[in-house]
Amino acid sequence: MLSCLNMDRSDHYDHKQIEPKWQKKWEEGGIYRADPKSGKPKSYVLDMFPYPSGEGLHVGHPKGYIATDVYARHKRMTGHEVLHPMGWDAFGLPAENYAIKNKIHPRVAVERNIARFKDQLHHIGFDYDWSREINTTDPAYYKWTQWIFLQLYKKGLAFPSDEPINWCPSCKTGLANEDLEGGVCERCGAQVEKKALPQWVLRITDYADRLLEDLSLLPKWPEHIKESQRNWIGRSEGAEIDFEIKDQRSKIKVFTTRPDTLFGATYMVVAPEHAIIPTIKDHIENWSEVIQYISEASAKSEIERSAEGKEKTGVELKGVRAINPANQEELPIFVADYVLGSYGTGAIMAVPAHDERDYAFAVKFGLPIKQVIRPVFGVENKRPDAIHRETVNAIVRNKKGEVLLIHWKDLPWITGVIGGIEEGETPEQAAVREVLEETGYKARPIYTSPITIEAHYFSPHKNAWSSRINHPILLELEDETPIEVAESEKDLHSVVWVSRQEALRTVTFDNNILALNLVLGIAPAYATKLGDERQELINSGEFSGMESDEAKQKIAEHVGGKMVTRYKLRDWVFSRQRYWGEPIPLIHCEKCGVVPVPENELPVLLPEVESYEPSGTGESPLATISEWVNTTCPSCGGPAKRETNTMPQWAGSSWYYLRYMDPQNNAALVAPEKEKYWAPVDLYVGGAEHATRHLIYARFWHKFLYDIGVASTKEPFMELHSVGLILAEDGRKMSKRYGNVVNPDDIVERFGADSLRVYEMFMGPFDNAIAWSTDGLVGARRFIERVWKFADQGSRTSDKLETLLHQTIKKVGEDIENFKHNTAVSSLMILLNAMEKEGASADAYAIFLRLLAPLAPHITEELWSQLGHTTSIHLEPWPQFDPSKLLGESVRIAIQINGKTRGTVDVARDVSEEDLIAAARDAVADKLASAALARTVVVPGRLVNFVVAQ
RNA sequence: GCUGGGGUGGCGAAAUUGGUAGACGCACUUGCCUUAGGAGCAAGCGGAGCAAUCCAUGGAGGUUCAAGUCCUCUCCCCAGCACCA
Repeated sequence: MLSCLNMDRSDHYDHKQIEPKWQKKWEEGGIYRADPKSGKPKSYVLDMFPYPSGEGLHVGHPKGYIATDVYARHKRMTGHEVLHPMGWDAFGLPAENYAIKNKIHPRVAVERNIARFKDQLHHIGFDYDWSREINTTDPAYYKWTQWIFLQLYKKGLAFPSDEPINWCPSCKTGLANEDLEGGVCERCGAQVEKKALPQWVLRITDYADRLLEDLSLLPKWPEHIKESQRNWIGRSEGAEIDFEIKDQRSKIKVFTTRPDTLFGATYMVVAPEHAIIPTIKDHIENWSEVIQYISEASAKSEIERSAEGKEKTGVELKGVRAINPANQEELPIFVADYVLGSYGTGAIMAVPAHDERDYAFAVKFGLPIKQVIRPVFGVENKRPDAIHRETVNAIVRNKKGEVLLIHWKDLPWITGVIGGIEEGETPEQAAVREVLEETGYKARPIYTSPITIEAHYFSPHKNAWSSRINHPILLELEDETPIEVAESEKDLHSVVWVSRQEALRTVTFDNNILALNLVLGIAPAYATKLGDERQELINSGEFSGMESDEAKQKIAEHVGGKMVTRYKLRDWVFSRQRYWGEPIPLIHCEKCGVVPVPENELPVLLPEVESYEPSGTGESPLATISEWVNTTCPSCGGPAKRETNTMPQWAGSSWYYLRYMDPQNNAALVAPEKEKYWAPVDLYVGGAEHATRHLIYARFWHKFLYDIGVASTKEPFMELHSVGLILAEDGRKMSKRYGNVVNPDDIVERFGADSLRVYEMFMGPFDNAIAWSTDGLVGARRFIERVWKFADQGSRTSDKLETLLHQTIKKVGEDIENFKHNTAVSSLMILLNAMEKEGASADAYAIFLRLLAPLAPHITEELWSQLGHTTSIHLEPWPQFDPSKLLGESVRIAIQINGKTRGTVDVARDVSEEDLIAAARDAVADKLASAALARTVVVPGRLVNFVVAQ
């Protein structure tokens, strides 16, 4: 394979000899050591540190590392003191499961894996400051992880809980919400169960608002990551309102974002796990039915629930009734699993007229639907002299799903069939009659919207102001052929059948569009605002007539409710019943209760243990080591036991970026002056899968550390990029399972590190997922080879090349800053192509090498030394471009006729407009000859457009 | 369903933010050099056409001298969330 590339000939770039040589020299010279005392502006460039898994790296892993390496090298060349460290996130389930599977101690496995990873990284030529290497499993490191936990504990942010938590029966440990993916364990895919276990939980919800609001401090984060976090935090504002249970002292508290619809509540629902149910057991007449429903619901997995779609189920609690606090009406109470125990208060007031889910449930169980919000259109046209009428908006649908519309002859209106309801008529009867009269079609009513619409407008055909309450009704065509309609009706309008989409597009008035939506939409319940209509309360006692937004707080207050903010974010379940994690530094004393381990006794070392496999009983393997568990109470000196749970994987990674600033400090997590110099992380790069896990946890811990004065910035990571996957050549994910993994060691061996680096940066936009291509890699190797062979450096650099050179300096610098490495590489290729064609001066060549240096550090270092330099190219200043040389002497102008390019002309950049037009006209004279010139558009430096009459 | 991001050659993609669409690279074609070549060199390479020219940035309209870029509608793909009251 590529035998010629591997041949030991001096006219080829011999990466096997050159690359290790420089890697060694860089390390020996310590040229990438970060020095906070240099006096330079700092740049902290960080990669998400890896779990040193047993699989080793595949070519996808280094992509992000290469990008930060290029960025860091460029920063160094532009005069920054760069901190670019690397370390190991070595605690946690993946490392432990690997160790169990391969029957070796996790510590041994981790050490071995780290050595392997480090070796692999080393060969790619990264500029890490290895003197700052950290390892989360190092006692000197996890001492501080434990220290942070103690501070959280002391501030009341770590608390014990017995609440049922997510339990993975395969990993045999409790999990946080963030560790789930669609109801299954994110690690192993096993179905997660609920299990009541004593847990340590971190009060991350106390920080929910700040985590949400401070996203606005992060303009350089990708929008989708911020959006994921907003979704995850899931803030919603509403009211908590108590509903009394009739003839009993107990109450049900509900959470609602729509307290304005309280008068429309026609029943209540509690979640199957709601605590009220057992307490009112004696009053429930159908207890056996209820208990059966509850047990069925709890047996259902989340997946089963979602597989059932939105089909609502539930059982009424017969014999008990709630009182609507707004109007004292009695309401039935249901237990139904469409209400979640884990959100809000686990109970709702159901307002079927204005909530889709409640609507679906009410329809299924035949519960009343009561409108309390009415959309009012044309409020400004409300007049005392208006003719008030109740009307129908009849929407007729045929078998094809088309809708019958009316085109008015004397008015620019397109509407459904509209007409008044006569004395003694139901809306449905009126709809049938109006359809027949106006269109001759016979249709039967199939759906009447529970929502009526109010509209105020001037009717030109009646020359009067109208005020109408409109009932939207859907009818189904009974007979395809219409009967003859009266002449008077024919004069007024014509009818047409159109698709539903066409109807929504062409209907003239917003109130009619809303009517269409109400009867044809997937959501019959009226929920959202369509345009500028007023949402007005009706059927709501003294609040009737008030606008919805205003009524929210008023009604909540009126019934003694309070406005609250709720989050989807749950507190962080922090205990793991596994061996390979940081011991939680707490002691349980019978006399004193929970006592924190004194800070001067940290770290609490993870003991050696014979069996580190999980017990599965809900107890950590540490519980079996009595000599470790049994200790004395630091407070009273009496016998006590250590906490045996360990911390989750995310603990060590929630603050590691701070430790790199001061990795050996044994007296403090980080020395304040060092933290002040380096913080915050300027650039952070890693996988998008961490959007709602690591990146939320780390922001939470950071904010806490900010509050206790350890961190000086509100946010830890100022700029974030997520790296796109490299797929296998077959387009699938790289996986041992498919046997399609490409190992970077092989690539470095065969093609060299610089080829790998240039290729991965050139593949495409950084965050795109792109398939690996060995052909593409060969292309990068060809480029490196051409750099090696480029010889013609003695020539004079032409003006044209000089312009290109300065453009390239500008472009490459900007592209690296903006993480557009693909176009940086491409512009370097363009420059090399031009230099090969025209020859270049030694100065131009030296500039080219420096521009390429961050991307291809080895070959540029070698060529730099061959030019006679004795210092590293990576410590050279970045080339400066001369703005006056960015534009060439001559420019190519496009000549267009009616906007279509018909030719080009090269002219001096400072050519006068007349001369330019003249030159352009000459160039396309034949095509202009017969045409009448109407106008000439000149865009300086770009084009001349002759507009001709045709 | 909601939210966010996208649809440009055979492929990965560029496009100075409204101004020569497809830069750069891969693949492919032809020729040269070679015992050979996943090497090198030269040329070509969106589609149709001998050509002039016409058609092309998911689709349909619109604004403009000029639209991949702006507006309106619509279809499709990816990601996150998903009965969140």
